[in-house]
Order: sequence, then structure tokens, then C-alpha cells
Amino acid sequence: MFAAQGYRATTVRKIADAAGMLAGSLYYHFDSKESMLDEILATFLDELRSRYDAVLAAGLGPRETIEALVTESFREIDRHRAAVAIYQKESPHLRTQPRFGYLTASQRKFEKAWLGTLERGVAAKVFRADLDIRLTYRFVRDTVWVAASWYRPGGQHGPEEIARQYLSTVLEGIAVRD
Amino acid sequence: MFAAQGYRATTVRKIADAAGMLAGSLYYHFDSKESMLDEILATFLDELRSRYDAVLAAGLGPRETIEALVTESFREIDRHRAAVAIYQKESPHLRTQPRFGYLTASQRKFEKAWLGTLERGVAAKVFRADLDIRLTYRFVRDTVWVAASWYRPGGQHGPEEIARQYLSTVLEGIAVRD
Amino acid sequence: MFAAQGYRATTVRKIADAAGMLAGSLYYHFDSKESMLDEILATFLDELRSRYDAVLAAGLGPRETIEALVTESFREIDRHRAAVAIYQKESPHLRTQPRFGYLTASQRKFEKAWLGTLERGVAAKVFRADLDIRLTYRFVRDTVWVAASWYRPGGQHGPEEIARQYLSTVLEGIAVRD
Amino acid sequence: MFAAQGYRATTVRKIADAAGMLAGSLYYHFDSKESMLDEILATFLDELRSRYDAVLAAGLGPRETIEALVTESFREIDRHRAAVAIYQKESPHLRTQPRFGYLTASQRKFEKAWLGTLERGVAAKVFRADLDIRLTYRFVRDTVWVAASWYRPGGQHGPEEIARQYLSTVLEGIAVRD
DNA sequence: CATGAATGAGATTTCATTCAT
DNA sequence: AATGAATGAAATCTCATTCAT
Repeated sequence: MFAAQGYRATTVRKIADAAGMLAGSLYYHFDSKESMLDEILATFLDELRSRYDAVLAAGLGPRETIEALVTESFREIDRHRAAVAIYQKESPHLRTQPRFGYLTASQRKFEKAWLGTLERGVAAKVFRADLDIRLTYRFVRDTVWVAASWYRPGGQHGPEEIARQYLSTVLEGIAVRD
Repeated sequence: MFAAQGYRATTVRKIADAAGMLAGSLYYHFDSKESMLDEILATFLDELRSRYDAVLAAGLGPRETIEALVTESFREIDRHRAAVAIYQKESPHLRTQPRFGYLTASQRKFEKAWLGTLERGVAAKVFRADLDIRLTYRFVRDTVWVAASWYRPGGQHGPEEIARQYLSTVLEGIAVRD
Repeated sequence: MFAAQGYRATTVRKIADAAGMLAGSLYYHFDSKESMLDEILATFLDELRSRYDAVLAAGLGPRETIEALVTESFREIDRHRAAVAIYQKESPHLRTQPRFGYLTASQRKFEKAWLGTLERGVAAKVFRADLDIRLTYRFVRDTVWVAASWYRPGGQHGPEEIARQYLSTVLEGIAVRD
Repeated sequence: MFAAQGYRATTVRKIADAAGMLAGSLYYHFDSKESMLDEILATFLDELRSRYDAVLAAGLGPRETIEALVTESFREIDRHRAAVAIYQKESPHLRTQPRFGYLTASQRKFEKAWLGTLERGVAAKVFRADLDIRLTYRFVRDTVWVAASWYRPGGQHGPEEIARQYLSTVLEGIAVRD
């Protein structure tokens, strides 16, 4: 519900209705609406971190690492679409609250993983040297995550197929080669 | 403020504080909070539509049309970053309200422009034939707009430079060619 | 907990926490929060009444009766500090509820004991004739009971010593005699 | 209402009803229920402090200073009975909250005024040397303030008369002199 | 004798909006 | 064009209590 309507627009009453209980009863399980959000985001980021760590620990080349990171990201969207969408929509302003400081911490960690891999690729002459690394990172990151806003699990394309198409675009370009 | 904190989270009082007046005084200028949002979005979409129309009317080739659309989009972000961010964040659920039905109408128009150009490019063998057109459209559209969330006017890169970098990525790919 | 934080501010959950059980479990032992309060107050007043009765039955002179009543009161504070504090803090508004009507009944009984003794003392020329008996009663009663708010059992002075000091103050005055 | 029914038992709805407005309207004037309590207590303590300061600055002898402090206290009860009653009832547990830390600060200041005067009196042989100063201070302080629980402005005795009677009791004692 | 999960009433607070001045 | 004081609906949260297990 947070993903579909936004955190603020989702009332605890609506959540309780959907859960088949009264609004007050939710407070037996969570001590605030914010705690629900927190649990969703923290769980998501924890899982994502461990997936990324596994990829980085595999010792792949830069191109293969990018491919694996992209694929894992689309898989994460497939598994926890709502969490990703919430993260996308709410994290920019949540970040300013102390309670959600870990959002910034996570983001920095992920940024390092992506940037490092791109740099490694440029050094190994696997990626073009004339591109702004930081800008490329942002394009790649955004395109991957923003997919959470339209991706529907069980739809026409699975996460691996979407990752393949996306990687093809970003690695080879959409222009026909001379 | 809508862009930074979200429409729901931005109270009329906060807006009034920032405007140096009391909450009630805003109602002399707008008849509701929703009207402010409406004015922001409608103005933005009007302007964007006319820019896109100008591009499409210029009779360019498919690749040049894509380049022009992307460049105009980044320019729009440069001019009205907040409006774009609001559009990105709020339009999915605003769309369901009759008052904001024009969001869907606009989106359809834009979609047609992008899809049509991509198709034209494939037919003209300017773009690769093995791409999922619809998926490619989504990738391109989202990456362009989501830039509103990190772009800062007056920063290191102007909109044209960002467009150039982005187009280079998406057209040629980031992989080094053999 | 009722004494420290007030009856209203003490939640059933806090009581249960302190008792090492869950809130619902308390209801095996008491049928309501109010019952706990009731038991505390009724027990306290019962005991106090029997102590006062014993003093009054002893047939002492007015001065000795006052001394004994004061001493018994401080002893009661020593034994049941919390109950006295609760009585002080909550009885004024509890009194209005039918269930706690016995608070008024008790108070009247105690008042009669004190007033009667003071009057007897004035008649016997043991106490000054120029005093407002009712005002004196209130001063004495309040000062004794309010001691529950600062008295700590096991502190520097025991209840008998405090009673002695207080009686010296109220009987002889604090001014040096010429 | 806080004085009569206790802070917790007084709902904002009841306050609003008494004020002839809706509950939400109170929040135009106060930002929380706690703020109302805060304003009552802070105002009361401020005024009391300035009255006590005036007495102490007058350079009276110890007995006259005690007489003046007692009289000012009863006058304060006469003027702001409710504030005094709230202070009596709520300050012990409010003190633990940072926001109400000034309660402890005030109390220490007042304590110093009373204790200092009593010590001065003992040194000047105006007050008996055989009494525990600290205990005497508590008796005097409590008796004065607890009067707020039964005093009714406009009743039989004005504040000066009550102060006179009380001072007679505590200075000369209630026992007839031999 | 205690738990775990609820209920339901009501508490405080928020907030867009109104309106006389 | 703005203020100051409300309204009223609804939001989040609290809490005594219930009850099957």
C-alpha cells in the first residue's frame, strides 16, 4: 500500500482494513506507522546488500560484475517490487530523519560498488574511457531501479530477460553499428 | 516544497511560512492546495508539449529526433526541476483522479512520439532490430526524467552536456567496440 | 507505581511489565485496574482506622492523644508510604465516584477524632483558646500526610523521631521563648 | 481543570468545551496539551520567584522574613490557587521530564531561601536550636502549599488571616504556656 | 496461571479550509 | 492582500479490557 499510494497517503486504518483488523490492533505488532516503513526498508536493504556482496565476492571481470549487479537488481525488483518502489519514492526525504540515516549509508556502499566496477572496467579498457563515470553510474542505477514503477511480476518478461535487454542497450547501444 | 518533501507531506502552513504569510492568506491566491499542484503540473506539461511538438514538426531523421527529444527533456529538467520531480513522484496516483486526467492524456501523447520515432528508426535500420521497442522506450523515458531527482541547475554539467553523455551511452553503449 | 506516577499515568502494561507478565495476565488476579487501586486504598484505610481506634480507646488526655495520633500517622507512612501518597493524590477526585464513597466516610471519621481531641484540649486549657480549631486541624492533618511525598523508609530519621520533631514544632512553636 | 481533575484526567475535549470551541481549535493557541501545563507552571513559578526575591531583598530579620514568605505564599495561593494545586500534584513526576527540569531548579532556589532564613534565625537565637532545620523547613513548606487543596478564594478567611493563624501556630505552638 | 492477539472507545494531534475583519 | 481565529474531519496512537488457547 505504501508503494501504490505513498506512505503519507496510506492511513493506518486502510492498512488495518486490508489486514482484517482494527486500526488500534496494528499497534500490537508495530509501535508506529513509521516502524512499518522502517522494517520494510531495512529488510530490503539488508537483503540487497547481501546479494551485492555475493556478486562482488565472486571475483568476476568488470563487465560480468556489471551484468551480475544489474541482474540481481532486477531479481530484487521481481521479489520485492513494493519495497523497491517505496525506497525510490520515499528515501530522498526520509534520509533527512535520523532514524533513516541508514538509507544514506547503504546508498554510499552501493555507489562504491558500482563506481568501483565501472572504473575497473575503464582501466581494463572494457568500458569506454570518454564517458563521465559518475554520470554513467547515475544513468545505470536510475534505469534499473525506476523499473520498479512499471514492472509487474509474472508479466511478459521475467527479471532475467529484462536484465538481458537492458544490458544489451547499455553495453552495446541501440544504434546500429556501421 | 512539493518536490522536496512530497505533496502530502507539504502542509499548507509550511508553504505559507515559506511565502512569508499565514496559511489562510494563501487562499486569496489559490482556491485549494490541489490547485497549486494542478497549476504546477499543467504549466509544466503545456510547455513540454510545445517543445516536443516543435521537435516533431522539424522533420528530422529518427536518430536526430531522439537526440532532440532527449535534449529538450534535460533542458526542461534544467528549467523546471521541481515540476519534473513532482510529476515523477505524484503522477502515478494523481492520474486516478478525474481532475488530473490530463496526466494520462499527456503521457499517451509523449509515448506515441517516442515509440513512433523508435519504430521509424528500426524501419530505417538506424536502430537495432532485436530490441524490445516498448522496453527501450521505458528505459529511456525513465532515465531521462529520474535525472530530475539528482540534477542541480548550475552544477558541473549543463543540460546539453548531460544529454550528450546520455545519448552516447544509449546510442553507442558503454562497451568498447572491438 | 500509582504513587510515583499517578493512577491515570500508570498503564496496566507498565504494571504488568514490573510484575513480569503480560498486561492481560493481570486480569486473572484483579478484575480491573480500578480494583487494584481500591484494594490499596481500602486496606490502608482499614488499618489506619484500627490504629486510630486503639489510640482513642486508650483514654489518654488531649495532648497525649494528639501525640499518639501523629505518631501513628507517621508510622503508617513508614509502613505504607505508597498507599498514603496515592490517598493524598487521588482521593479528592475519587471521592466523587460511588465506588470510592468510603473515602469520604473515613475522612469524616478521622476528622471527628482530630477535631474532638483539639476541642477537648481547648476546653481543658491544654491548647490555646485563640486558635481556629478547624484551620489547625487542616494544618496538622495535611502536614502529617504530605510527609508521604518526601519520607523515605530507612532514611536518617525513623517515624517516631519525625513525629517527635513535628509535635515539638506544632505544640511548642519554633520561636524561642522569652 | 488540571487542578480539579488532574492533568491526565483532563482531556483536551473537556478543555475545549469549557473554552467554547472545538478540540482542534486549541492547537491554534497551544502546540500541545503539555504546553498548556508548561505555561501555567512557568508563569506561576516566575511570579512566585519575584515575590520571594522582593521579600529577601527587603533586609528583614529572620522571623520577619519567615512571616513575609508565609504571607506571600498564602497570597499566591489566593491569586493562583489552581496553579499551586497543579504544582503540588503534578510536579513530582513532571520533574523527571527534561522539559520540566525548571521545576527542580525553582524548588532548589526556594529551598535555599527558606533554609537560609531558618539558619539565620537559629544563629540569631530567634528560633530554637534543638530542631532539625531541614525537617522544620519541610513541615513549614508543606503546610503552606497543601493549603491550596482546601483554600477557596473569597471564603471566610483571607490569605493574610490564614497566614497569621498559621504563623501563630508554627511560631508559638498550640500548647498553652505554663 | 499466563500468553498472544485482538477489540473498541477515546485520546491527542494534524491540517485543509473558511471567514469576519 | 493579509490576519487571526476558528472549524471539522480525519489521522495516529493509547490503553483497559477480553478471550481462546
